[in-house]
Amino acid sequence: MTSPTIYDVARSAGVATSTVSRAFSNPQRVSAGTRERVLRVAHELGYEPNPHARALTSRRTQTLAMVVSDITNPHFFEIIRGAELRAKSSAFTLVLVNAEESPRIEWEQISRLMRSVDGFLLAASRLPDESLGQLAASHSVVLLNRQAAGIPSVVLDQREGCRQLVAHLASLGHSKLVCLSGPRNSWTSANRWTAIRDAAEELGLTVTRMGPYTPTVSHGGAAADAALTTGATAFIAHNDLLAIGVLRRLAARGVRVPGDVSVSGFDDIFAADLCTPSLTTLGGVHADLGRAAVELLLEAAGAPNRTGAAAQQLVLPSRLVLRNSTGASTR
Amino acid sequence: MTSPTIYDVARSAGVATSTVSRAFSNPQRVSAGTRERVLRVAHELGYEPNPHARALTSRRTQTLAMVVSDITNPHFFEIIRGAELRAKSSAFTLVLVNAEESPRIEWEQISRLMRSVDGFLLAASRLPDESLGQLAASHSVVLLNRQAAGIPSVVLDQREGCRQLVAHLASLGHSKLVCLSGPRNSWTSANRWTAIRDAAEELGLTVTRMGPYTPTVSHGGAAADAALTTGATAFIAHNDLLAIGVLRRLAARGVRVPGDVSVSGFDDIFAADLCTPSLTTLGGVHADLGRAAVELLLEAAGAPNRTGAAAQQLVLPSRLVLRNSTGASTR
DNA sequence: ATGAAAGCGCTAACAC
DNA sequence: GTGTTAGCGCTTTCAT
Repeated sequence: MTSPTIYDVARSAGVATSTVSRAFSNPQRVSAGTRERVLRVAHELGYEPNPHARALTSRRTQTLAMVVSDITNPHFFEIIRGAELRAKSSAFTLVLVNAEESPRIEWEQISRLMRSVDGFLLAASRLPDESLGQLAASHSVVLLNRQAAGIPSVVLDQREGCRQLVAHLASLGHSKLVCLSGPRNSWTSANRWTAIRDAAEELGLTVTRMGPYTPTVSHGGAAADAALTTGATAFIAHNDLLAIGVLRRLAARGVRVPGDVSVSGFDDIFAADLCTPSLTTLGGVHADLGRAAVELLLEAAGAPNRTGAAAQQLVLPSRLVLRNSTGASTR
Repeated sequence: MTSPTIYDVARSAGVATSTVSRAFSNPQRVSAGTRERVLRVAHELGYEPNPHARALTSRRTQTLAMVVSDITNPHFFEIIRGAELRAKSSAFTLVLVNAEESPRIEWEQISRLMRSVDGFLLAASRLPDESLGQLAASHSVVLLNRQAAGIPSVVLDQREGCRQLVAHLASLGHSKLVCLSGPRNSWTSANRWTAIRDAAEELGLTVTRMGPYTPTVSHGGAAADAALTTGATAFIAHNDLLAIGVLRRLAARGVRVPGDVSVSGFDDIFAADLCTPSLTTLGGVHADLGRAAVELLLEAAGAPNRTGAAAQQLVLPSRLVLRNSTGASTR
């Protein structure tokens, strides 16, 4: 009841095992006739190559690992979907692991998988640059929504997107903004902050930064309370989840949105369109992010020792989605 | 630059390779002293076991595959999260694959992974019972939100949940219901329908079934239109996504919810609490579903030839969440 | 173009 | 408790 091996196929087809092997992994090195016969026999016998035996010698596993900072965040699901689809279309399997917002767990997960995958897709990694560099030195790595020198990456443009967002708020008459930041070691959070600060400066607005806040709905309450003390009229939350939490607290406290204050988020998750008021947010096509990242990773994994080629740093366009949580300033 | 193997460790520690192997995979069969020394040396050398070599001989991969019918559906997020967490806590890796609502793709994905995983978690499988039986005959399988004879499964209780839902609607004065069903080969959909029909009969209500509908927001429009033609005052949608689509169409057509008709969904996804009106829905603790399923799978994978033991069919409690989309009937 | 044979790194009898 | 050894199923030189 054990499954057939190349030996069985080789015997039945009257060829050597190496020929069977070639027929599967290097078809062009086998004459059309034998190849066809081998494949036919293999099919009849129900032969399927054993991926582990294959990996053991070839050191290629046809598997990619995707590490996400927090699997609970709906924003990742589109990315995961895009990545999974792209991986599948190249007959690659995607392993999904959760870092639970902890750099330690992230590193453990990575270590555990080092030998079993052809490359890593690190989404919103919380690892320090040095760790990333270290990993990238020995493995194929692509960063997602994070950049680091010498490592290929795909990010959604924040600079221009944040500029548009701030300009939007400015045009509504807001002159005092507050930025409710995300996790301390989030590259995206830092990146957004500098983009917002620069844009505000350029447009002559003031903006203060508060946080870090864990970007979940439940932490929005504290963020809202803190933001209210600043006297700002526009709150820029680190992401939609936090923004929705802010919205809730404001509603509970009788602060009207966008009557009294405006609120915006990032990511454009599904729920942003459903909450009340619906949320103005800076999003993008996340499935494309996942797809592009896998594409880069496949490239990198294909030519492991590309010491020369500069690491590609892809920047995909973001998209400002205006909804009902932002409006004219009343002050 | 090639990584160290048990041979290197064995040589450095002055023991046989088998001792090193045991120290890692069967610690209690090695004396405390040697074990400690071996592990220390291994650590110094930076040795990490090669999972493929391990899998090749032991036939165990420490990997589980989770196949979801549609990765886009937010309802799976929590399940995936629970499953991933539980798998990790037993040092198992979770491979996530998407069946894209297609039985053919589902089977392809499964076939591709047969050799590389210790078991399958099939979430809302669209495969016919025979295929499931065939797979279960040779591999460890646990079904999630689906039942089939002889295969362990975890489902959210629908029978009692649907009864409560229908009773809720009856108590609001609704006597004519319509059920907007999900995909044709969805076990859950069929199961809900019989539960709803039986409950309606028991309570003296009439209920008609429409569909199948693809359970996404965008298909809610057609479902709403069809439901309106029936004259029913309460619409039971196959899931929250479809229900939200129904809500949108009704709002667009000026039908008031719950003033004119009541609407309910299933799953209690995050968005159900955010839409307007917020959605009455039958949910449950989905993370528990994922957790329990992995637990069952780990058990099954541990004792592969448990021909005797009856397949466990776990039924976890569902939870009726009353929100603002259901109200008194005006007819 | 095809075959023979030596591993890849580990586990699992089986000895001692 | 520990060592010896024969594979697991495949890829990959090296011959032919």
